[in-house]
Amino acid sequence: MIHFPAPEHNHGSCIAEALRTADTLCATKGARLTPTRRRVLEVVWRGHRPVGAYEILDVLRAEGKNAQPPTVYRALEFLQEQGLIHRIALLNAYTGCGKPGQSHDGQFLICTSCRSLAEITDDAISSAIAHRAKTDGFKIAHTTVEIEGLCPTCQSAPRP
Amino acid sequence: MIHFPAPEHNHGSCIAEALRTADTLCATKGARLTPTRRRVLEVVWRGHRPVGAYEILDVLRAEGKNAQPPTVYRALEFLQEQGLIHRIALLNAYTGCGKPGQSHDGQFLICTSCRSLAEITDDAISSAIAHRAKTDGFKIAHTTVEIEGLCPTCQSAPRP
DNA sequence: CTCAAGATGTTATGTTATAACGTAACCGAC
DNA sequence: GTCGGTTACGTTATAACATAACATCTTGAG
Repeated sequence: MIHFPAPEHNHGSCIAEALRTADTLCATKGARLTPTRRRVLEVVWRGHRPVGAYEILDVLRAEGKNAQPPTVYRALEFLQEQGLIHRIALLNAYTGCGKPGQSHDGQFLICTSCRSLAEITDDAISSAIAHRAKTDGFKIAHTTVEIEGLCPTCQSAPRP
Repeated sequence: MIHFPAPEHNHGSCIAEALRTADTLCATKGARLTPTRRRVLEVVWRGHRPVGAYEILDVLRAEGKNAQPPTVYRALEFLQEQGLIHRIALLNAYTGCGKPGQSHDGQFLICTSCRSLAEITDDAISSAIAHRAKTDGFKIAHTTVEIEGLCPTCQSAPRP
């Protein structure tokens, strides 16, 4: 199973598909994917690496939007509520959700060398966490699993 | 196994023990647990809830130390290197390590109601993560597992 | 004692996120 | 169509978290 996409993959279609899915999903739920929100989602999907809020802000401003931080944070909040993006706590950054539609917590592999990121969905991890919480009488609302290290590519071609 | 300590437990002895352990550990390694570093560790251990860097700063200043942010962050960095504290990414806050000495990644249960925190060490979770990383050819450097929800106490006595 | 490494002081600034309040757009009820 | 509530957005300001850069002091090995 490939998690870290090849550098040369057709990313345009990734973005297009993500946006199409988002349109459908929001239409179904009656949520309003406004132009600003849609544009923010598009920027988040620009690459397979997390994007900071102020980076998004810069993009909007470069387009003459005169946006302020709350503009971006509100859009990000909406997109998270809709399950379209995830926040990466370790990086204070945001990334497109690979499996939107079903509300779920993300699990992430973060390469500290090339800064790329892969979302995984591992049932063994999830159920180990669920089991432990149950044992302790803890009622889970949300889980954060973020794994830092070296992706396969960076292990074989280490940086100088 | 009790993870969330009872409110009335003798916390003074928790702190005392943590400091004693830290003294021993640093002495063994030849690391210098200077007065500032030791004081910061003490403040981190004040309660079973994570403490923010600027909260620590306020405490130092209240003692007439005229400290600046770097003072605190340097101490926190040192304490993390020695495995005496953990950083909670979700909260941008710090907590005393329950099992100092052996370098390890923390796993945390965070109560969103009373803001208390419990460190756990669950081998099933760890090995599920290790297994998955191996499958994907990912070399782990560090893992973050932070579980938000309601602790047993807050489930039975919910806030108004 | 001296020097080099390590620790701390100090100033300034960078980065991430939210509070608070006003305005505009949307949309169903009438 | 227009009223009125809800939702989204604009705007200003500031809170909260973190580090860069350089000066000074402390400490301990030789």
